[in-house]
Amino acid sequence: MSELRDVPTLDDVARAAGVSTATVSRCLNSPERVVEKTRNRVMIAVEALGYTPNFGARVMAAKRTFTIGAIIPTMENAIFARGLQAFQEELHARGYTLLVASSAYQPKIEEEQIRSLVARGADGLLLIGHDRDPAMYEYLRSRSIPVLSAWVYLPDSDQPTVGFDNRGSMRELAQKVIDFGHRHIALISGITQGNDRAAARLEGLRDALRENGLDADAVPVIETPYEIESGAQAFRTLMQSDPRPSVVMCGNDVLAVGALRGAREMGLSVPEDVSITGFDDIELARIVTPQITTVHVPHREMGRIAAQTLIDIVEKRGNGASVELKSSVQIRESLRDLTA
Amino acid sequence: MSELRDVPTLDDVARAAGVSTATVSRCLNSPERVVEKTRNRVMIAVEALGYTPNFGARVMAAKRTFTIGAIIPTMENAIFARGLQAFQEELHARGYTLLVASSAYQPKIEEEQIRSLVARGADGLLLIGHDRDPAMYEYLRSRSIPVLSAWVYLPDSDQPTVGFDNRGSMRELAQKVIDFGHRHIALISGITQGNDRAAARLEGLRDALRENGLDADAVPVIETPYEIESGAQAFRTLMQSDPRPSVVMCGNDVLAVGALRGAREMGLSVPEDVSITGFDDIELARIVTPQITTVHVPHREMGRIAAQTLIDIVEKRGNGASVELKSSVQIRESLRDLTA
DNA sequence: GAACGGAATGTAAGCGCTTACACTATTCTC
DNA sequence: GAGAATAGTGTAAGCGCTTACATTCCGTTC
Repeated sequence: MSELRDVPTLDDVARAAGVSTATVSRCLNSPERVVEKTRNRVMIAVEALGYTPNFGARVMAAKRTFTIGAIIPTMENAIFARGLQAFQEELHARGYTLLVASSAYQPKIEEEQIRSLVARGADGLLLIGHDRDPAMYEYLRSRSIPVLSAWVYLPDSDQPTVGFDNRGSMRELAQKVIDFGHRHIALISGITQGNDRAAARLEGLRDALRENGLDADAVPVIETPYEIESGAQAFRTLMQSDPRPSVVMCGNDVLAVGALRGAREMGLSVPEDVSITGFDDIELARIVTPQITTVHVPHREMGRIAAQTLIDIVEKRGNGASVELKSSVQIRESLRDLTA
Repeated sequence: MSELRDVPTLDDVARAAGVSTATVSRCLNSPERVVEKTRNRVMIAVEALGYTPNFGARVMAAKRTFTIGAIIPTMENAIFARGLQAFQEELHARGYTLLVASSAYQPKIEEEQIRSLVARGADGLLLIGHDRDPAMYEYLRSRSIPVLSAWVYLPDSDQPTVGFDNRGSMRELAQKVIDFGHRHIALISGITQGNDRAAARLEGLRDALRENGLDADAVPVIETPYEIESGAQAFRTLMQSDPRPSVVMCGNDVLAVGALRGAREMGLSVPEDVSITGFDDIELARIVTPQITTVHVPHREMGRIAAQTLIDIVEKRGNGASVELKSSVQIRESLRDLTA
C-alpha cells in the first residue's frame, strides 16, 4: 500500500525537469513550440511523476474545455443510445469529451442540467428537440455557448438542427397504412407537451388523414409516457373504441412493443386481428415477433453529423447550417395489407 | 437578440449587492452563516444577474466537486442503463452530479476515461467489474479517490464492491437446466478477457457441470461480443456441434436474443427444438417470444446502493463494506423441461 | 457604561494552470 | 562579423472562487 503523496502539479514537473512552468505547459499543449531535447526531458518528468493536468485550473486559465455536453430525455431505453454513442465516438475522434445528463423528459430538470453543464464549461451543447423556454436559449446565447438541436430538422430555426422531418415521416407512414386499406386508425402518442417530436408525429398522422379525405379529429389518440407497460395499457383502452381500430399506430417503437404485448394479453394476433406500427426503428423493432413496421431513423449518422456540425460551430469553422437526414418507412410483419 | 454581455462573476454579484465576495460565497455554500437580510439582498443580485458559479474555479478553490464519475463498458444496449439510471437518481437526490463515460469494453479506453474523470475532479468513481490493471488502482489510491466496483460482489477485495455473485448465479441457473434433464449444454459467452463477470459466469456453468458429474471441459463454448448479431452467429455455429446441444446458455440476454434470432433463421423453434437461456433479465428478456429464462439482477437496487455506498465513503461516513445483492433464476418459456 | 464575547462580514492569500510579454540564444544576411 | 530576424524559454499576471484570519458590530454582563 502506498503512502499518500501529494498530487503533482505543473510546478513539480517544471522543477523536476529544470524548466519553467510555461515550458511544461507548452510541451503539453503545443509541443511543436518546444525544442525536442527540452521536450523529452519534460515528458520524462511528466511520466515519472504521473502528472495529470488539473482540469479545473486548465479551464480557468484557458477558457476552453474541449467538452461537449449532451442532455437526453432518458437513458432507460434505447431511443437515444445509438445516436449518442455515435455522437460520442465522433467527439472523441476530434479530441472532445462528452458529458451526458438526462432530464427524464422534464423541462425543469433539463434547465438544471443545462446550467450545470454550462457551469462546467461545456464548449457546446447537444439538446434533443427544439421546443423549450426561449429564456434558456437567451441564457445560452448570452454566454455564447453554441447549441445544436438534434432529432428534429427545422430549417427555419435560427439555431442549427440536425435531424429529420418527424411530421413528414409520420405522414408518409400513415399514407402507407391508408394505402393498405386501413380506415380505422388509432394512435398511441408520446406526451406531446414539451416534446416537439411527439407533437410533430401526431400532426403528421393528421396530415395524411386529411389528404385522404378522412376525419382527422375522429382518430382516437392516447398520450402516454414512452414505456412498454403504458403502451400496453393504452392499447387495451384503444381497442375498446367504436369502431374498433384495424391498426394502432404508435409514437415510437417502445410504445409499439407495449401495444404488441397488450395485444398478446388480449389474445389478439398481430397483424391478423389488428396491425401495429412504431417509429424510430430501434433494435427492438426487429427483435419482437412479429417484426414491427416503423420509420427508420439513421441514428448513427445523425449522431456523427451532429458532432461534426457542433464542433465546427464551436471552432468557428462552420456556418451552423441545419442538416436534414432522410428517414424511410420500413414495412414489416406487424402491418397487414387489407387490400391484398 | 441580445448583446454579448460578460458572464457575471462572484465579484459582480458582490458589487451589485454591496457586500464582499466572501459573503456571496457563503450565501451560496452555507446560507445559515449569513443573516437573512443580507442573504436576501445577495440572492436578489444573483437572480438579477443570472449568475452561475464557475465550476472550474470552485473546484480549484474548494477541492470538492460533488461529482461522481462512472465508466460503463457500453451505452448501446440496456445492460447498464437501468442500474446507471438508478445510480444517477440517488446521486442527484444527495446533491451529486454524475459524469458518464463509456469504454467500449476496452481497458485502454477505460484508463483514459479514468484519468479524464480524475482530472475533472471526480470525488469518487463507479467502475464495472473489478478486473483491471493494479496500477490503475494504485493511481487512484495515490490521489485518494474512492472507487466502487459494481456488478460484482467480491467480499475479499480490499476495494468495496456492490453486486451479486455472477458465478454462483450462473451455477444455480445451470443446475436448473440440468434438473430439467438437459445433458448437452453449449455456451455463448461474452469475451472473458478483461471481463470478470463473463469469466465468472463461465466458471459458474463449469461448477454446476462438475457437481453433477458431467464433463465440464466437453462443453462447447464460443466467446463473442455482446451483440445480437454475434449471438445469432455463435448460435448457428454451436448447433453444428456433435452431439447437438439441447440447450444453448448465453452469457447475457442480448446474446440470448441473438441466439433466438439464429434459431428462427435456422427454422428451429424454441424451446421445442432447442432451449435458450440468458442472464441479467433486462427488459428484452420478456419482450421477445418466447420469453427468455434468465437470471434476474436487481439493477435499480444495485445502482441505488452503489450510490449510497460510494457517497458514504467519499464523505468519510461509511466503512466501505461490500454489499451483496441477491439474484434469482427466472424460469420462462425459452427453457424446456425434458423430464416433464 | 466599560468590558467582553459571539455573530456577521470583510480582507486577501492562494488553488494550478495558460499566455502575453520580456528576454536570451541562435541563425541568417550582406 | 555586426546587426537583424527568429526560435526557445522564462517571468509573472491573472482566471473566479473558497476560506483562514482579521475586523467590525451589537447585545450582555456587572
